[in-house]
Amino acid sequence: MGRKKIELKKIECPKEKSSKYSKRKKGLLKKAEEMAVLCDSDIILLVFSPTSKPNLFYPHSRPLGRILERLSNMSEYEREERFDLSEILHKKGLIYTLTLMKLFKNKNPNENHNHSSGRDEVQLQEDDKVIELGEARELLDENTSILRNWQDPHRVDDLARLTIMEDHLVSILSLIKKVQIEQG
Amino acid sequence: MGRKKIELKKIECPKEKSSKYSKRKKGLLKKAEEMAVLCDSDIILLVFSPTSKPNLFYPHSRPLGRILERLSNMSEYEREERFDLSEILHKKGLIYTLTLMKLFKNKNPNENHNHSSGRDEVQLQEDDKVIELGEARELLDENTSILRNWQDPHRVDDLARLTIMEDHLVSILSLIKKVQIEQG
DNA sequence: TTGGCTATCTATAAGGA
DNA sequence: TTCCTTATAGATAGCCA
Repeated sequence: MGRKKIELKKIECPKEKSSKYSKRKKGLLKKAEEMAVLCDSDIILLVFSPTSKPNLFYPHSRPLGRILERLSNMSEYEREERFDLSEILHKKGLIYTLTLMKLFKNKNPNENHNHSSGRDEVQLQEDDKVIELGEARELLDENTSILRNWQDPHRVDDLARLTIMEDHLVSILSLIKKVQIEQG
Repeated sequence: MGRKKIELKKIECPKEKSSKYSKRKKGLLKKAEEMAVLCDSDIILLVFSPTSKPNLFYPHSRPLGRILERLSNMSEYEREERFDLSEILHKKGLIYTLTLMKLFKNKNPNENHNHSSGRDEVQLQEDDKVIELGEARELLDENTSILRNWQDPHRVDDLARLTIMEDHLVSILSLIKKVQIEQG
């Protein structure tokens, strides 16, 4: 695909590398867009380079809420909830959190939704594994704060905005860290 | 790039569509891999199709923890925390949460880390905006649960695993929903 | 970092297994 | 869904701006 075939290994010359990065990033995005349109496929593409700004693309600009709807075969109850959430996503714009995991055991998202005396739980436990309410609120305040300011992010390509992404992650991780992982 | 030029619009014939999806997905991943290697670039690619299994790729297999390290120019304090977190990521495997946002106002992740009387805060407020502790714990329990079971997700390509991704998101969103967004 | 400009390499459309 | 083949459209290497 060029005057010469090139070897598949890291380009050391910085000038050359950033030039190729620029071109290939463009090409990759184009491919992703084509595929999204042709195959009616949802694609999320996140590209970082050591030297340039990070790029995030949602080629087909399908609302991410709809992506969620496709993700699993779900019960009627869940489906209703999903649509409800989609509505909210659509109306208010939203924070989109992609959580990826490899193993998952015995998890049922609808099981623990009944709790009226959460405060007692915390006051009863005093070891490191108990979340302090302040920490919990901090996380949730952050989520809601983001939620309020989020609007249909079709394309984000400046560092400042992606920094937030990290901040949020770090915040959650800090929280988790404090909660202490049992298998430590 | 074929015997004939094709029009850029959704392919209606399902058979043809899935065939092209398969080919293009492969091609897109190859491109991403090449770029990751050549340009020393970090890439995250998430592809869904209506008819086939969703795919997640980390072409260059660079630990996502390192991606985070690159994401922003950060203070010394933050940098220390980051490395600390990276260590954890590396040691325990981890949940990776990408939170993407467009607008962000007056947020400083280090500002609200001091709180010793969070419980009071909650007990003082009784309106819809107050998070119930049970809900907060539910979210965090989930996070830690995922955390425990997560191991170096180089490639995830089956639906079951990605379903969790959705579950987690839905769980967070449910929580947020209950918290009530001020601009409702 | 992006945008030409070719020559050349590569992905892929079509069609069938 | 993936794999094969061949002809062709499309991406990009190298070089210059």
